Amino acid sequence: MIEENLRETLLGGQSFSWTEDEDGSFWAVLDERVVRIRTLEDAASDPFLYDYFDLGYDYQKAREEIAAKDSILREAVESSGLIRLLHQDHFLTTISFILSQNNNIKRITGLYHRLSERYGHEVEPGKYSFPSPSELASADEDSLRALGVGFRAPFIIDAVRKAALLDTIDSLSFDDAMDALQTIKGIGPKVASCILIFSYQRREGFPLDVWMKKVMKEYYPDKDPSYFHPYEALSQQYLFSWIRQKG
DNA sequence: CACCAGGCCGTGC
DNA sequence: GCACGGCATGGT
Repeated sequence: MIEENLRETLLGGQSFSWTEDEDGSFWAVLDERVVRIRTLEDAASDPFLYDYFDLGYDYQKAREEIAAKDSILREAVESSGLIRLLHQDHFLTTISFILSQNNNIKRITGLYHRLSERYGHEVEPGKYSFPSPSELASADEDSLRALGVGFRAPFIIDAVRKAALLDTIDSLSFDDAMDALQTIKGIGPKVASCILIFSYQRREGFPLDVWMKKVMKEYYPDKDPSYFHPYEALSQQYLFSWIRQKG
């Protein structure tokens, strides 16, 4: 059994909800409460967290099959512990990845928390939920820009306006879901695939950001995402983690 | 001062 | 269909 890499799962770019404390534990405001996690044993008996951490999926087996595919994937997999794909809230994930375009993980996390403090509500002293669509509907473009979201302000407003669309995605095929998400301004193929993986458990997504484009050009020049089937999303996450730590 | 960050939009061809 | 410049902000 490979050890869980909770830090990579929670802080490695698929969620911006989590903060690591000095003692190595993690906290986030999810499901109208402050969730504190040290190991996944803390999550197994909680129905919301069982689903959030996708505990019903065999990540050990998936990891072994990914590693067996080729030497690059083996190196990527072995450079990290076990990585999971989270099952996050649709709206929160959509706004998070709209924030992510042409941005870096540290600043995305800061914007996420500023949106929570400004438009969410306090669930414990000093701990704020991410705003619901109706809460964020009170934001206008100028106040969003004042928070620091920059040119993404009108994209956030469009996503709030079309938030009901997010409840229809589960019934669509992958390609139709990609198209539907891209009717929201500021969502292109990369952001759409991140939303489908990290909020809708669509494991065939393969986001190509600047890091993954480098991986594909350098190590898989004649391949496309279907090469990684049926582990496109998880393979991508291991390769993303690997190339970033390699620098 | 540059250049970059989990990209996308609008325009032009 | 593809190429290109512009875009807010903060870090290196």
